[in-house]
Amino acid sequence: MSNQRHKILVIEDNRDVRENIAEILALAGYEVFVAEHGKAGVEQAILHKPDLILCDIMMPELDGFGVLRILSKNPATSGTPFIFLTAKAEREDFRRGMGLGADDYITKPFDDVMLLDTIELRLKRSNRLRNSFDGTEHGLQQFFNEAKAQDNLLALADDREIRRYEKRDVIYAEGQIARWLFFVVSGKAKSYRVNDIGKELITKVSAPGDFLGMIPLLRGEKYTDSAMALEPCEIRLVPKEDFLKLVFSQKEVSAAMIKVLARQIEETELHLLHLAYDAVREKVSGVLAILCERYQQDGVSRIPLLREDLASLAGTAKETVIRTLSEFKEDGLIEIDGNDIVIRDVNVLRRISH
Amino acid sequence: MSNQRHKILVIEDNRDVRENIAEILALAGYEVFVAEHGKAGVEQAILHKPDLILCDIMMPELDGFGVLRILSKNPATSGTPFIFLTAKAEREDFRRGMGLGADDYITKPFDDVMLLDTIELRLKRSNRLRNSFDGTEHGLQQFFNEAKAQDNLLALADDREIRRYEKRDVIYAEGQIARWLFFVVSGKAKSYRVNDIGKELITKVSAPGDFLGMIPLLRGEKYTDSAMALEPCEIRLVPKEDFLKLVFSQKEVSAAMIKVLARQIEETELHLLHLAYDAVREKVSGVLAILCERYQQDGVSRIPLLREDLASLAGTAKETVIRTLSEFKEDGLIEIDGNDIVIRDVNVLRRISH
DNA sequence: GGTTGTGTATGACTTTAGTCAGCTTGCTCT
DNA sequence: AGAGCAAGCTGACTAAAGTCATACACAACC
Repeated sequence: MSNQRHKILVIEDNRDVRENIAEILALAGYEVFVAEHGKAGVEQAILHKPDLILCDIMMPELDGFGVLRILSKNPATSGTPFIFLTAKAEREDFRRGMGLGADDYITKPFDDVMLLDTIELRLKRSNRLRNSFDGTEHGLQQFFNEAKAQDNLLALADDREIRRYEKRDVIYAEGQIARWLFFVVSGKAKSYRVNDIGKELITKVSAPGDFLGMIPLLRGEKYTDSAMALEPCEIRLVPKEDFLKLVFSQKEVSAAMIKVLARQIEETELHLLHLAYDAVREKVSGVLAILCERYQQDGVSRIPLLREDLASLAGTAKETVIRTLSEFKEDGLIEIDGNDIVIRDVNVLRRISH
Repeated sequence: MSNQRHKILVIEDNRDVRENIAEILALAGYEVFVAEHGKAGVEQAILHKPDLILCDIMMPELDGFGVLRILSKNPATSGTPFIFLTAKAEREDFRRGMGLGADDYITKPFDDVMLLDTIELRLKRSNRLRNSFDGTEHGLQQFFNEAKAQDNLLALADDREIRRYEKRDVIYAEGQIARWLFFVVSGKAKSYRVNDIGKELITKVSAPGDFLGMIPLLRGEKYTDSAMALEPCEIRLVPKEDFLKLVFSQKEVSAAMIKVLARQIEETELHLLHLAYDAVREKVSGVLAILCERYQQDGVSRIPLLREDLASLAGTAKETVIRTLSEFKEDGLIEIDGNDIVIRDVNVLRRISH
């Protein structure tokens, strides 16, 4: 029985908090390891291969983010559920600013029940995950054509944990290590890159049904771009391992993925051409034409994006976008209702941008 | 024996020429079909599924390029060797302007021996091709890791027909149907896209060891970009079918391909960011830094590109590039020898472009 | 009901890079 | 040798878009 007990590692610099947690967990039947700072935590994690890690964010020497990053890189520990401990005041900041690199977070002070519930939930999820493979792998064998492969990819997102993001919440950020594939259930999100002087270029606006953060998973590296919710979003998290296993072990899925990527390369190159030589009028109309489809509803498109975001999409200054929009309004191409842009006829815009 | 005879279709509007060819081929033991214009040619090709097609370029109604395009789209005829008949005067133009969509071309007037030699060569090649799979497919089974998959991809180019291109020759052009994968043996080539007002953006400079024209093959469509030799090039032609079969039938190769594509997407997106917000100075230095690697030799890089091409790489006007180069020269970052740009220290350039 | 904050709009000015035209250099071809 | 041509370079001018400052609209909040 004793070797079936779950092992939990607690990394926390405050002695009282650390011992308190350790005590609770021990009473609840877990095997507990403790570390009083990040470095020790990493060592312990590698040594004991715990089933779950609780980790404070604010610590001297190596903070929680650093620990997560190091452990994510190590194949032996990258799949371990990771829960952040955060002071109440930090929480808001942390959610907004960093995206959730971890599986969950617990706000200090916490009560015992909440702590145990959260841990149990994560352990259960992680278990289900590990088992899900042996089950599905057989099921996959039946798919032999491409259409099915696509379905397969979509089915990957079924029945996963849903996480909710508020407007402007970070979904993932440049530099973080990729641990999940994100599937947009509702709402819209932007993927963007930031250059040295802080200017932002949006490379994609994702709508329900789209996947986010695929490339870094395929490359097995850190994110080189970031993603943020443009409006309240529901997003399913597919663990990296599930995605990779599906993509690389199934011939048909690999083939489908190759086509998806090839298509994306082509689109991105076309984007390059437009960014390089189009005048602002063309860039802005091109952006509107693309957004038009994504925001279509009952034959009318109502685009509620900030001018700032439009500018990042077009690769121009905010004021320039605003001026161009004013022109379009005067020409009767668009209407502006409140701050939203309303498009009645896309084709004229398409003609401008070619 | 009679059903082993090779079937050849001759499409040629000039009656004398047509009958002359038909006679020669019949004497040589081929089964000959004729068509007096493009449309009839397409019908005959679909009807008789010839082993090889000879086709005039200049014809009323549907010209040779049109016939090739239509037949390339049809899976039943897309693999058929296709030889153009061209008048002597046309030849130069044709090579330079169109790239070689066809397998070969014969210049009129031609002598019988040359005609028969060319046909035999093509039939032999096409045969070898069709057989090569059953042979290699077994051989492929032994490869089970990624490194080998990469080798596998490279091995694909071994022992293929080499075609030589002169400086500024078109390798493939936008709108043509993809029939080959190109592998650069020696020399350098550019891939580029042209916008509506004729401005050119170079997306890649390929050096020996690189493949060209992968994406349209994977997508199974027409080229959406073009490729041109920057200097005399030797390029191996890998038939589409061989490439696709390797990529899609071998799990390990698919996996390698996915990684290659994912990497390319990332690079292209980074390119986007630079094109969007960098000042010319940064763009030009970035371009030089990249070219520097490609043109390295004995620790010194000597870039013999036209200013026009540099401009297309950076996405700016030619004069602007020239001015920026003059600045760099004054600052001692580069030297200009003849028309070539000589780079001693790349790092300074890298620092400018970040 | 005023204060604060966020986002949009517009005006005045500056910077940047594109355009056009002309000049120079070196090479090829007769 | 000199005509013709392609490619590089330079100067003057122009157009385009970015920057900065400010005003305005509207919602949230005490």
